Amino acid sequence: MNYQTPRGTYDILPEDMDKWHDVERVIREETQLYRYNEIRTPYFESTNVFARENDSSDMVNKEMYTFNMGDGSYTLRPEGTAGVIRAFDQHKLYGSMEMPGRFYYMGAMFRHERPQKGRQRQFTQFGVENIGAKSPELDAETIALGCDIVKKMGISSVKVCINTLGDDASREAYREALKKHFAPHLDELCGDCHRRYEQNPLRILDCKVDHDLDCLKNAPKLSDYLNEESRTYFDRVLKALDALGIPYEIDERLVRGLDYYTHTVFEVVSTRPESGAQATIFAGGRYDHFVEYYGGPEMSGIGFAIGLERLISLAEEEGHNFGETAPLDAYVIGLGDVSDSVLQVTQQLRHEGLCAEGNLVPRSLKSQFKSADRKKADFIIIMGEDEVKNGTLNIKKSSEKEQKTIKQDELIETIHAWEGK
RNA sequence: GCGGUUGUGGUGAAGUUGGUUAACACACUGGAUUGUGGCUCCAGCACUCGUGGGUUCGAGUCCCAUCAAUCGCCCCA
Repeated sequence: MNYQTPRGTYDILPEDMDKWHDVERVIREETQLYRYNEIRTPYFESTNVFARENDSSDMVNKEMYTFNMGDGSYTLRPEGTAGVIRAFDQHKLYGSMEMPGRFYYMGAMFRHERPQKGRQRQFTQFGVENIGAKSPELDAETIALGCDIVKKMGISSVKVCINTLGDDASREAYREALKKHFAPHLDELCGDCHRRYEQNPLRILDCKVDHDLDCLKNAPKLSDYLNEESRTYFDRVLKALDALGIPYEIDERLVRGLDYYTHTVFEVVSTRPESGAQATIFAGGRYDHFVEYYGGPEMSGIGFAIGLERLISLAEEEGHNFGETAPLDAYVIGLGDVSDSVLQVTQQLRHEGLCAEGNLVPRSLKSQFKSADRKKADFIIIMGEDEVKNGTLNIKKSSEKEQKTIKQDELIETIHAWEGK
């Protein structure tokens, strides 16, 4: 019999926990600076929260963990935005808080994909949503937050790619132009693109299969179909990024995988070759109709999500120094039948705010010293049956040879005096 | 969903055209030193080679299946 984690899932073992605590710390600090509020939504929702009509994305159509429990169909969340907007509408937060509502979330997401580097079936995302305000400067600020977090993790080899999808009128005009353009070339396109042609012709543009086709190269450009309002909006986003000193690249083919985006879309990618096929660090965009979709008022929002596994792995590649668990202040060695006294002394240290561990099982002196070394204990305290009888103990600093025999109640002051020396 | 590569102890790994007792190193445990660590020396540590079948007198080595990891495609964070 063989037990193991399901495919695409993994255990985060204690030895890797410093990295997670570090990235979580950075995220909480940064979101505090920007004054975002954490929101926690369920790990599963009614399937219809995610399975939106007319959505062409693979994530929604073939990668969801969906199950039936008699009273309905439920789905493990594949992304964070839908749940946040659903909660925003369900609790009518638009009526009780100042707009934009600024939310962040952090937790597991689930997608049934073939795992590879930077892609698991259960993975962790941090994301933010600004709901109920439409401002190009807010778009820029949102991107800036993501960039700040990436930078704080010591990741510098990044590129901000940005594009606009325009408003409904612009996109509709472009959509028609694209359909007209591709109609005579349909038989040159792949099967997926035939589906895209019907559901979301914009996505034909970032199809990787047919990238050499002439009909793709000379396809009409969205930028030619933007109306005045959409163009002005995008220009202001770019101007705000310039003002913040955030370099970017306009990528006209960037259309994003979720169908709900309007206006600004962006993707921040790693430029390191080792990051492989999963180079996207964070990505997101503006959505004009999501809030009303779930029953709320007409409100626009913008957000992004970061894959934390990718963030950590890139931080490692760039040599980021993750904080480490502090070494032990003291290790208490016991010889003979003195475990109760060892425990008492260890507790005494802890209650004084010192990080301490004591040996509570019968082991040789040598192995106990080895434990103290391994745990990088600053002080080593040795007590045997004689010391317990006399109310004394032996203490030495790991780095020094000198050992002192002191009264048990002098322990704390001895340590402080020795450290101050 | 498709294609490539890989799978030997706690870890890194040797393992010749299939041939008897699965190298070596690190780590770990014990001892030399029965109450003083970091060095050294000695000893111990894989009834078995991801799992299940098959071929063979004989399989870690060959074949099939399966699981997993990894890389690429698709997709995405």
